Amino acid sequence: MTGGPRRKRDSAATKEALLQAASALFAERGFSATTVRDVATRAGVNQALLFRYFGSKQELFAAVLDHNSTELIAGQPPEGLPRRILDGLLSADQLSGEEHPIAAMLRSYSDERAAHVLREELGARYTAGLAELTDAEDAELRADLVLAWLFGIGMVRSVLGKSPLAQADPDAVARHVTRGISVLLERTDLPDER
Amino acid sequence: MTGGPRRKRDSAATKEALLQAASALFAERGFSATTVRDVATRAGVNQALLFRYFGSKQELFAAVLDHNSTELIAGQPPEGLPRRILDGLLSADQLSGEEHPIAAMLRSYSDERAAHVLREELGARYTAGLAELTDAEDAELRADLVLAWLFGIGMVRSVLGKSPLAQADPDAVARHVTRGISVLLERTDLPDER
DNA sequence: CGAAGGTGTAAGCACTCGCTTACAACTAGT
DNA sequence: ACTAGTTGTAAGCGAGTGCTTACACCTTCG
Repeated sequence: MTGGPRRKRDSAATKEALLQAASALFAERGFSATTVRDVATRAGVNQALLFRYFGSKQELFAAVLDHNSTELIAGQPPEGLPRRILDGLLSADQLSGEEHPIAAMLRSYSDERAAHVLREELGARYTAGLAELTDAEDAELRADLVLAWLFGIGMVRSVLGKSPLAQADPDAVARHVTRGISVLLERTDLPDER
Repeated sequence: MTGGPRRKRDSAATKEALLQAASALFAERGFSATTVRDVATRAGVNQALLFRYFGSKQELFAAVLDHNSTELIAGQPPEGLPRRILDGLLSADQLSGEEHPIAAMLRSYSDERAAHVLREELGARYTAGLAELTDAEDAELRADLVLAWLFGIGMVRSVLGKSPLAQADPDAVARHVTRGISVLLERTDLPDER
């Protein structure tokens, strides 16, 4: 998996390898089921280095979330955000290997240390992005409800693997969800104004 | 907390005490963060008895889910099910103590042993109940999407505790969700039939 | 009564966890 | 070449995990 013969005395590369390994493992198993020994082994690195560079397992998790959500959100138009999350969630599961970055959140939120990191990350990035999609007064609440739905779908489909949702055609799911979201984001707080 | 002076040699009462303690702790902390020692201590019982009566931690979890979902679903009309779940989720959090039975699922699903128990329990009971609320062809898929939304809300609000959803007025949330659900359950697979 | 079996308890086994420590190996500056 | 500082490693600490075992207690029935 690693190209070179053996990495030697390159702190930047070591840090990056740890970050990559941690990202994959947190997405596959979640925060608490991932051990620092696993991460270090997957990165081909001694586990003591993990603590040298990241301080603790929790800080490593925060670094992974920050890295990944920057990739998914920053520099992309917010209109496509729900669809981008949904597509990732609907395609990444089932078949092997690659896990959506959001899977790391879905599998980790029930650990209090991970949840603390998540609250900040989600509020600052995802809710803020989704709230731009409506001009209703309670935009942020609606954004949270959208986020909750997407997360719930990821939870039931990708993590729990429950049928029929887990086996359903991605297009069919996307059609239902897109319709639901647009209804949810429609302005209703001013009942009749026209 | 326990009324009597000391329970003595009553296997049925011991089993019930373990079930109650486990139900509360699984809801508060989830499957993997709950230890068998905690359960036994809370029940006022030696932990070896837990294994005598339930065999393993996983079987204890299954027994708790079965016990609780019977209470929530059986003998109740399915029309009220989404609302009943939602109300529980929206009221139980925040203030102290009492946790919704569903919280045990929300906090446990990312553990593979718990997930296995959950898939069966959810499919057989919750999805089946919700699917009765629509006559669309893909009733069960829609039911799963409703379930996913309710679970997502519970996850973001009650477990994660993320604002603004966690602090939002229950009625406001219920209004949004009820509207979304009814749209989601409307028949759309036959585009124009009237 | 006295054996039998259900019920409760203390102790501990074998293992894993996050994290630390003591030390070796390498590189860079002078 | 010699020192100083950075990078890497092996070993292990202390705490906690699910689960088991050996044994004491109490009740019941022949």
